[in-house]
Amino acid sequence: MTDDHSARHNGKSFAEWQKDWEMEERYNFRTIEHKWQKIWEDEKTYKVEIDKNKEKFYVLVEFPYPSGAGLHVGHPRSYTALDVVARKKRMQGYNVLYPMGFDAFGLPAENYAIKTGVHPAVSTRANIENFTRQLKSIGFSFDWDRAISTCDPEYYKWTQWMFIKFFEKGLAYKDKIAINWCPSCKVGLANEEVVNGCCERCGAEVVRKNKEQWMIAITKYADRLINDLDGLDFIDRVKTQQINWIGRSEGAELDFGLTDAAGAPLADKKLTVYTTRPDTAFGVTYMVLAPEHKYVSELENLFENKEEIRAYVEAAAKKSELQRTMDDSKTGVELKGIKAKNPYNGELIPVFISDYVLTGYGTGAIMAVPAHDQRDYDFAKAFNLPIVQVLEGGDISEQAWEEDGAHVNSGFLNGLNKEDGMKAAIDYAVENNFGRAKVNFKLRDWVFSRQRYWGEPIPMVYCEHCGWQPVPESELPLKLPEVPDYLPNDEGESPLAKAADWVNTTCPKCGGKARRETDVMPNWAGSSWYFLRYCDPHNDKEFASKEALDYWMNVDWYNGGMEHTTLHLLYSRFWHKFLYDLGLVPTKEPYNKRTSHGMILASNGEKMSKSRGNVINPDDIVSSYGADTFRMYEMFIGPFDQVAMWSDESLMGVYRFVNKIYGLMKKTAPVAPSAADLRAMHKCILEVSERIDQMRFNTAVSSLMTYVNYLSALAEIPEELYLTLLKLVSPFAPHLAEEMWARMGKDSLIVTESWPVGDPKLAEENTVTIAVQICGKMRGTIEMPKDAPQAEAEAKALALENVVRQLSGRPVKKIIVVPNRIINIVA
RNA sequence: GCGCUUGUGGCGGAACUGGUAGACGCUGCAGACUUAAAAUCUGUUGGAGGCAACUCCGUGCCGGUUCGAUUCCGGCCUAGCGCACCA
Repeated sequence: MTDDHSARHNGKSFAEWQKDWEMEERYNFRTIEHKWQKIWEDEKTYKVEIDKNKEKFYVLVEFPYPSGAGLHVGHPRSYTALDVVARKKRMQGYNVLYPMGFDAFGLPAENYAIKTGVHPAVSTRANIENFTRQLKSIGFSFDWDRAISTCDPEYYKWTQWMFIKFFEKGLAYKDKIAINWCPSCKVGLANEEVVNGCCERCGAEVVRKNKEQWMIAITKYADRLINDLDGLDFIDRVKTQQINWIGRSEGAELDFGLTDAAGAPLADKKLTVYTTRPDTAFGVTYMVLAPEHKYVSELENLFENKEEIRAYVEAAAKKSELQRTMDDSKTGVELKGIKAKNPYNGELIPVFISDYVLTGYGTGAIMAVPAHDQRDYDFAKAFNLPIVQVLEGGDISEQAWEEDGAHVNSGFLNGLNKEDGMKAAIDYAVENNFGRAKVNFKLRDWVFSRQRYWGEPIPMVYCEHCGWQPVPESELPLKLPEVPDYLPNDEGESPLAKAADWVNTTCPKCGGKARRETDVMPNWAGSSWYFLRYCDPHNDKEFASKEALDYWMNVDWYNGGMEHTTLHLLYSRFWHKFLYDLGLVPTKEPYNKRTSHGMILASNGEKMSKSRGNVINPDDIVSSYGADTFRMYEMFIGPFDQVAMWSDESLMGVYRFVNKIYGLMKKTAPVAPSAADLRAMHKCILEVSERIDQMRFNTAVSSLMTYVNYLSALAEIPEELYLTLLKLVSPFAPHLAEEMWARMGKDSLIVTESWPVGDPKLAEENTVTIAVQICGKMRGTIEMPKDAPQAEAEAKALALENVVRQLSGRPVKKIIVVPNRIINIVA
């Protein structure tokens, strides 16, 4: 803290300021904003420490990827909104943690390096500096001492440490799975790097390729990720989107025996399928395997049409993801030489392969019930297979009947409804030892390997003798090595494979020759636990101390984009639960409340993008109108959770409003407020407080405008009214509020002042305007003292000239009264 | 196809648990100040009719519940986002 507080008001008295007014035509936001940003920085105004005497409040916004383009106007929308929340909470006496950092690993820096040769660490550092400068220029109340960056070895040391925990607990494993492969870039792509089935970078169509990948078993947590949403204050669409994404379904696994063409059973060969409708098993007329199913190669010797099958499998593998999902016509090949035996009715049915069956879901094989599944129906029609109706309803000659109906043609299930049929079918399967109830999820395990450079090295070593071994904790962080270039090689190996000195190492277990893993982690890794690091960012012994976690966790309010709902938000909830299971964090969920902001579009409703040339740079707005106007406008632009369109005209309106607040000071005077003055003030306090809590920032600003309009109309503004205005404005326009607070002769910082408390009694009007309706149609209004006797109000309403004319002698049937609001005469 | 969200003046948007639709801001129009313009200030601004008092219409469309519906219910339509052959 500086000792000379008078520096804040430049040593001038209030009277001197008022005299100087004529000199200052217009509010000089540049000087004012620089001045206060420097004071906040010098005094570390927003630095927080654990203080057990105060209740904590942890406000979090998603940290940005520091791109070369800098901030766009979308970022500050949520940063400002939560800054408003943080500032208000601080003034309400909470110990507020509002941190910021950088999600700094990622593709753009690496692509930039491939193009220019500039090391990603260098360009990233420059970008972080630029972002920091921009964020500071907008006046956010972040505790900059806690800033972190995921690409900092001191940070990713712990990301790697946690990966090893996943490995130790058996949740990180290596598996050969089909990944998205760009044949032109010769690189594996993450799902999020595939746009409409094409490579995001070069536009080539993406194909599937089997590759060994590190996987993390998020599916083990699927049930808990759904169930634990229950107690959380997340906006509904986030909850439903996560639930749909996890995609829990209940059904059964059924084993179908396999036979050769003559019907002789193949020993030990069972075809297991997953179905949500085991009760329709009497309608099964054929089976389908995914082309990648293990039996396709395992049983090859039995097939009579080997060539045809091989050709189909190859074609399916070559098919792009795009072709495979877009093309809903059904193709396939029968596996001639084998049959399946339906365990419910003993029928022998043909077995096909087709790419409409997915390898990653269920068992990669289905029992086809063409009468009651449209996809099976289409396939049956294409291959001329029988269609047996087992549920009543619909017209099977036209299309599949996918609704419910009583069971028919179904042996012991006949006549049962869906619920009873399901139970009977599963019971029968269990008794006869060919099936079991089974819950399935759409959620897949998390593909955790990227054949890239700019990410956290996966801290694993492969030894011929000992298999995969984690790097010892004492060797963490395992730092990224220098490489000659950042391009992946022809086998699709990560650029790290080129750093031979780094790759060749010794086995931590046996000391023999070993090779390091050369894939790196996805950029979702570092962001999965960053909110924990903010609690204790400089700790070099632990990722965060127990004391810090106990005090600061959970995040009380977390805001971020809807696009992260099924990625970052889900991953981080999972990651946190894993740490909870290890006893490393105190809570089973990380975030108490989750909200989401809408995007900001260009004024014509288009997305802002470099190629369209319609991007608005916050720097320009800040330098032309000031940070306070920019912040206030971003809050006023529209409902926070919905898309909004940028408008220069509306920005001007807010600029005028901010100037008005500045200009009002010269009308302040040491006079006592009237009852009407207090009413306006308390109304504003109540509205602004409530609307900030409810995330309705646009109407909070409206309330401030209404109050300012009231003050403008006064000849003299009682000081109390203006000082209260400054406090209410301070979360939105902190620089101006501090400046005017100082000019009003205050030595304190307004951020350390207490938030005003509204008194509903004082905010109440003492006369009310009551609408008078006849049969619900407005016919006039009457002025009454608040809570006047009902009879008086009714009499006055009935006496209204227009009411008498409209009624024209009709008898009044009844009168409905809503006290202080409405008198509705039913005639 | 499935899930979610949205639809209100010339524009962005208000309206609490069903109770005076259009707060607040922008734009437009008229006026004040100015030699003039900018800036600022004042008034006005959903549509139609009327000198006026007032009246009629009006919250995507059709219907329903209600004394009363932007709000609740049923059925459609539009736009946006997400997922997508999930058995």
